[in-house]
Amino acid sequence: MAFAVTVDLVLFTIRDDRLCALMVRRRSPPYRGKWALPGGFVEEDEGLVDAAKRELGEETGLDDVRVHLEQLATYGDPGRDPRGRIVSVVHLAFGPELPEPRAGDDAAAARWRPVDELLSSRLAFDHGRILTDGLERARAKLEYTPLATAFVGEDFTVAELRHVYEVVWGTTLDPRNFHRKVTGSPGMLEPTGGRTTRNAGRPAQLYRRGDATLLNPPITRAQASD
Amino acid sequence: MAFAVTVDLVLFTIRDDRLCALMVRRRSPPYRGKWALPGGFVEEDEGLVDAAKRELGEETGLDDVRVHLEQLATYGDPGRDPRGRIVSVVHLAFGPELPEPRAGDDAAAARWRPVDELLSSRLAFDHGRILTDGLERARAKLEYTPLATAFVGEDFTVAELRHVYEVVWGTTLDPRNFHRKVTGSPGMLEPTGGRTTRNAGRPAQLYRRGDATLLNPPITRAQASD
DNA sequence: ATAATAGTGTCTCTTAGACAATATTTC
DNA sequence: GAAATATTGTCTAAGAGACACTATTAT
Repeated sequence: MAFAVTVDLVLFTIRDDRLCALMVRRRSPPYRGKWALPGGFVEEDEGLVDAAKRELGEETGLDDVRVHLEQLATYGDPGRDPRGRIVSVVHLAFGPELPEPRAGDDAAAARWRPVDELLSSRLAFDHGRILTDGLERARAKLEYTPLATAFVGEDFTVAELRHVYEVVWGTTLDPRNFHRKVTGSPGMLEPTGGRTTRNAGRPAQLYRRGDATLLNPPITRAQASD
Repeated sequence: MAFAVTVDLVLFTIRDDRLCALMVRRRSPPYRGKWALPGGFVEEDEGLVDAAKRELGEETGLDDVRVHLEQLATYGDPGRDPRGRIVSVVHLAFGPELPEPRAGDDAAAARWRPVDELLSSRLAFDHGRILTDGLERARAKLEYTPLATAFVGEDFTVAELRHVYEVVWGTTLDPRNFHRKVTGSPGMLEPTGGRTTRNAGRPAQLYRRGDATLLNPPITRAQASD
């Protein structure tokens, strides 16, 4: 009745207009050569969230102020890892565009991989299922929380935020209706006063994340066209 | 790096117009005399869900066809149990009104306790926090899933279903608007054709749970008056 | 000027919530 | 009939989505 406990990480970011997850390539059996979620054993006297933060730091060099982190679920069926009984407390993390990770120390190459490609390939262990669960959680939370702000920089435009929704949901949103909804959702956005000219066209207002934790009214998903 | 893994249960039901949880009274230290969530160790070669079902059966004699069961979250900070490092995978369950449980074998008295009383008292371990998390999850899921049907019998009336919402949310709902919403939510209810006269007044139609897993449109919480 | 992007206004349709009215039972 | 509960209908206000229009920049 003694179990090994690990913390694995589903870490999402947006790169090149695609939703990507950080994955490591296994270089020893089982599942040698397959992609797996980053993770590791929880240490003695280490909390679960602390372990997740440590993993996050080891993989990306980022601390958790820039990255939203929450528990996803725990996977612990016997047989999910042929080496023994391993209970995995999986955490879900969202970050702005991050640099390509340095090749890991113990693990093999760590890389950002597009989620759609991952889901149509075979991953190590039960990580395909975990990734699916994480994706669904992310999609749902965009609707009723300001989670999308975790994918962009500290100061961002409404268009950048809309882009997050479009990429994660895989839909197209009307820029005008989206603008009205998102600026009308109290506590979601805080204008910084600044403007930007990152692209051509009229400069956009810059915003910061507001202090709301729940969106009311929500940004509904059915708005999709396409 | 070897951890003990338990499965604890937040089991909700409605008794006497109150939301109640099944609790056991500890009869040995630590937290002797305090109320705690029912639970136990996961066995070798036993899945997490299987362990939760086994616990449920041991405590209530019910199998899981009559009870909705889902994973809530995992609590595993060091120090949460003075006896050692214990990682607890907590499951959330909802059932119709159940008989008073037989006094447990190993544990002390098992009893249904009103949730509001529990939350204003000191529970064993971190179970107060866990109960709070479970309550919030239950309240949220009433909005967008047919979860309320798990609290009533197999055949039920709209009024019985409304009562579930009122008790769990602690609000009052307009019977007329509620009726329109719930019967208009596709896939939530299936008319059985039967009628009932459990109370005075005009007999009510009987329904069964439909096959929807997501409510669209949802039964919104802000409808509350009072 | 033209292209490009940002932001506002307007219209229609659906839904939420307040509340009136009707239906069907028990006592 | 009176009381109680079930069910339907009506009205108003708010939000969603379609889409025209104006604003401000680069080239």
